[in-house]
Amino acid sequence: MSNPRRILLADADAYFVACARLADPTLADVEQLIVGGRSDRGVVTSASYACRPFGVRAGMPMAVARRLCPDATVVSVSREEIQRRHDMVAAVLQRFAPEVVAASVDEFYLDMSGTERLYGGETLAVTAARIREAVREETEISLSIGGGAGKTVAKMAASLAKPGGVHVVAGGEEGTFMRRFAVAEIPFVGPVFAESLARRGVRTVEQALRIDQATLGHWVGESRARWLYQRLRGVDDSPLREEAKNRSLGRGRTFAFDHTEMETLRSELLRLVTELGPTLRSEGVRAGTVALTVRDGDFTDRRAQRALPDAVRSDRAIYRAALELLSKLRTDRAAPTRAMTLTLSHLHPDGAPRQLALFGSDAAADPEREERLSDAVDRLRARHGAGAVLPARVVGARPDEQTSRFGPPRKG
DNA sequence: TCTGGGGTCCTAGGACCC
DNA sequence: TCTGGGGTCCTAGGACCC
Repeated sequence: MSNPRRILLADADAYFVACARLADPTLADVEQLIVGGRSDRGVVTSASYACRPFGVRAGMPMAVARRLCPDATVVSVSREEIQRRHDMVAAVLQRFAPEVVAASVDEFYLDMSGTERLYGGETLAVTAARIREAVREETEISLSIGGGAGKTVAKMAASLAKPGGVHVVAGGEEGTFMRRFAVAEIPFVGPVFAESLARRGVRTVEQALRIDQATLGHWVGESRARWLYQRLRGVDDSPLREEAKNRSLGRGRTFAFDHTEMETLRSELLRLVTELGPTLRSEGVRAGTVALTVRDGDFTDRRAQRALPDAVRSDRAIYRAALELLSKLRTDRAAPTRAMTLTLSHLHPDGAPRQLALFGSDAAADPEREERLSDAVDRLRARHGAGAVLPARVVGARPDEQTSRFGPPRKG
């Protein structure tokens, strides 16, 4: 048998709150700090530890958080700041581990297998503590680090280490370690899965260990049973880096009010296109499929998608396809719209040969000309700021934003 | 309490092909 | 005329993650 793997999960403590304080030093002494969206209809992205005794948690509706913790200061953080700090942390981690994989914006898996000699035989916990200290010194971000033979155990160990600690599960102890948890605490066991087990009286790992795999298979299906059976015993051979099969890019927005006017929805859709199109092009890909999801006022999510005969990359081509989807969704059900998300998938490298449609779906459209136009707009924005060029309909729909949109171009 | 925004993966039915 | 099984693609919906 080969040596067990040595996996660490480094998880940033209240990451968005930390970024908010670093971006705005006046927040450094504000103990009760909540990061969330600007909208009153948003949720908590991250809450400082001082807010947590009040019951404030990530994902909680902002209205509830304000009621629980009325003295808290609520701020938002730019995506750029979040990404910048993420890159800084990653750079430090890469000095310590041969393989570092970002699992999300505030979590990194490190494969420390085979580094025993490199670290002079010190324990994994000691190495983890040194990594924690180096990241704190160089980036001012506090990590909690969990360790073990697989990703699941490492992640659950990190939850015990929080905030700002290290917890490493010794090789061979994984099974014992798991026995202290509820099944719902295992990553990827969500509320629905947990409830289907709870209905059979199984809530804790201890209880689940008494169920044989065939019975679990009857309850939740064979593949999930096999998966759970292993996780319950601390067994997890999954590789650090899982190949994403169908990558996608999306942009969405929850509106301040539910919208019923098609004209308003069209201009909101155009806004999403003008945000998403540049991202698509900067990634150097085309999209083969366009999907639109609307959330109705009653919280019903409905989705329409279309595979395109030619993969697209211009704003106009994306907008044309998305508008058809919007019309379809509105025809199916004319309910007020609370939120809208535009998603592009089946992404191909831009250089890949395009399928040439024998019969163009729109005789008036000239794809190449439209792509050159989008490229030109991207260049203008890069030079003069994101607000420099906006479609007329978007500007017209938001008179309150016109002054800032049309302010003097930044020197650059 | 009243529910964000960014994603990935899975399932299931229907169309279509061999 | 009535019948098969497998494979792939598309679409829609949903679970789950941070």
